Order: sequence, then C-alpha cells, then structure tokens
Amino acid sequence: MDLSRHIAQKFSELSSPLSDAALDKIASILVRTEVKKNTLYLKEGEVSKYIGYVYKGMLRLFYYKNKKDLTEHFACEGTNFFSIESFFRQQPTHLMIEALENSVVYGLPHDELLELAAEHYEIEVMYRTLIENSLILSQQKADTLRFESANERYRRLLREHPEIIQRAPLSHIASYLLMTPETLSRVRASLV
Amino acid sequence: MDLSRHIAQKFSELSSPLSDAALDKIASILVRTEVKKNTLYLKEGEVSKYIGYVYKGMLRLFYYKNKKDLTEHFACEGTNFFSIESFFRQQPTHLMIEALENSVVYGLPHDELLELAAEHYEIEVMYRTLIENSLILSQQKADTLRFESANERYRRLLREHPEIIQRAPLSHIASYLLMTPETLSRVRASLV
DNA sequence: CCTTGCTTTTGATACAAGTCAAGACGTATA
DNA sequence: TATACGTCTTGACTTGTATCAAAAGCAAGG
Repeated sequence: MDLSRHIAQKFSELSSPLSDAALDKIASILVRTEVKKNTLYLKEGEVSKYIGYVYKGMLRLFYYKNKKDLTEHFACEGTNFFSIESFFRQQPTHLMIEALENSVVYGLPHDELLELAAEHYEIEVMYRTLIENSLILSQQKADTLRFESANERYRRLLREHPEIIQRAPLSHIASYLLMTPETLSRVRASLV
Repeated sequence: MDLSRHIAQKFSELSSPLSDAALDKIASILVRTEVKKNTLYLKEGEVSKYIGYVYKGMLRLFYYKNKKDLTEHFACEGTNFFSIESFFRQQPTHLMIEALENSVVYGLPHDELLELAAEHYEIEVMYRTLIENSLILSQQKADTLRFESANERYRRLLREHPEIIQRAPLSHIASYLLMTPETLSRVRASLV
C-alpha cells in the first residue's frame, strides 16, 4: 500500500535513507489504528506493542502520581512516540496514551520490527538511530526543564510548539510544563 | 588480555550474553586510560570517541551554564558513561568528563564499535541494548528529580549511592541534586 | 432561561529554596 | 605559629510557586 510506504519513509528519516526493499518490509508490518478523542491507545497495565507515528490528530502520554494526572509528552502529527520502558522490556506500562482529538496512528510492532532488524541490518540501524535520537531529546528536555522558570518554560512551548497550546487543554499543558493550572493561568495573564 | 576480556563481559552484562568470539573482538578494541585526579578525560569542544567503563576510581560529567559548573552525572566503579550527544553524532561536546580520583577507564571506541557491530549482530544488539537502558535511566532520573524536594533527593542519593556522598565534594553533589551548596548544607544538618 | 458541572481566573497565604553576606573550619604553605 | 585559601555552615531576607478557596466564564441539557 502506497500510504504505508510513505509512513515507512517517515520512520526512516532520522537515519540514513533505507533501500526500497527495506521500506517495503517496514510498510508491510505497520498497523493502522483509529483512536477516537478521549480514548486510550495504550492502557495502564498493558504491554506496549508499538512505536507509534501520528498520521493525523494529536495524543498525549501521561501517568498517575499521587492521584494526579501528569502529562509527560504530547505527540503531534508527523512525530513518533512510544512508552519507553514498556516497549523495550515488553513489560506492563504505567504510562498511558490518550487521543486528544480523533487521531490515526501507524504502529511499528515490536516483535515484527525485531525480526526485520535481524534480517536487514539497515533496519536495525534505523531502529537504533531512533533510540539514540530519543535519548538525546530526553536529555535536552531534562536540561531545559531543570533551569527555566515557569514563565520561560511556557514561552518556550509557545515558541516551539504553538499547536500544542492551541489544541490541548490547559490542565494538561500545566502538568507537562511542571506547574499547577493556577500558575499557568497567571503566566498566561502576565504575557498579554 | 584477560582483563580486557573481563571488561568486555561487563559491557555485555546488560544484554543477553555474548559469544566468546564477540567478547574477544570487543576486548581487542578497548582502550585503557589512566586519568589523574582533577584532570579531564574529555574536554569541551572535543569529539567524544568512547563509551567509558570505570574500572577504578570515580569521575563526573559536567558542563557550564551561566558560568556555573553543573554536574550532570557521577560515574562510579563498575559503571558505564558517555557524552550522549557528542558520541552519537560525533560532534564537539559541551559536556566534560573529569576524574574525582585517580582513575582507570576502559573506552569502547566509536568507529571500531560500529565496525564490529556491523560484522557481528550480537554486538550490535549489545550496543542497542546499552542505549535502550540509558534511555530508560534518563527518563527515570528526570521523573525523580521532577517530583522530589531537595530533602528527598538527598536522601535518595544517600540510600542509593552512599559512595558518591562519601567521595565527591559537596559542591558537585549540590549541583547534581539541583540545589545550591547552602541548601545542601542545611539538608544535611537537618538529618543529623 | 435557568440549572449543572466543568474549566479557568483571581486572591490571600504559606513555604521551600535561592541569594547575599558573614563566619567557622580545615589543610597546606611560609 | 601564623597566614592564607578553599570548603562548608549559619543567618537574615527575598522570591517563585504551591495551596486553598472563591468567583467568573462557558457549554450542554432540561
């Protein structure tokens, strides 16, 4: 299918370009899922089977801590997402994935991916590169959250991902930015 | 050399066990370096060539932000460390690595590692697994730093890595725990 | 049009941690 | 012994953000 081919290409964009054969292989294992607004793509306790690619819509990754709903990540159109610990170790997840809008996700299934990676080294390299990039991003995110004030964190999000601010509820943005909804409200008021 | 074999095994411990042939290959590319106390294993602006393994001693990874010296990680005996962004992308690093004591490091060189990984799939898997584990740790660390108070962060370090508290200067421990030396001093006083 | 229930804003207060400044302590040097 | 220097501690004050509580805004249903 042509669309799957296109999605496969998206997965490969981070590393060196893949051969047509490899792209076809990846396209052949992709699993398309429609996720309705406010429903879960991954529930707590399940094992995360896919690395997801957001073809349409928007999702958030979140978990509960002391009864509080904390958003760890927003997955926008055209980006990848996955529940790191659960996917790598194939263990039950504490991280849930929920659609903020009606969304379409293409998933790269764990077992099939590993099989392909073992057969085609370029796919293995693509997979490894994807993980490397996630690690770099994870570090960068930790660094910025560490040293910026609530105000700066909001302004950074506004600058780098205005679509999140437009499309996600403020309560989720607040927990993503590590502040209370009250503080977020005051920060926003101070910028007008 | 038998010692290198042993170190190679250490690298492989995170993934499934490696064949003797693979262990020998890894052992053959390891580079031993003695790092004297207070000297740098990796300087700002250099390209990080190695994933390091601390055979003896202790090092810290740090960088400058607004003229402040910030410790990002302590590498203790028996553990791995590397400058993530610089190593993966083979770019100049902003992260420096310094010995806190006279230390001995075994380094797995980037280019040779990638060559071996391309030849021996089990080595590639070991490398990938090492990255996966780093990513899991990076996430976990971000999570704990996020939601714990200065007091709790110190107590966690005391519980999980007492050797760091005994062997590293308090100023570095303070920046590692994301607090000022004054706050660290007060936290310590409050626990006696 | 008025409920009901959410989300967001505003206000008052509390507290953890940062800052600035001074003092104590320890170790090495003269 | 004295001096100097770095490290750590203590004190007084400030500040950003959380908390608790109430009000305002807004959408959906009767």
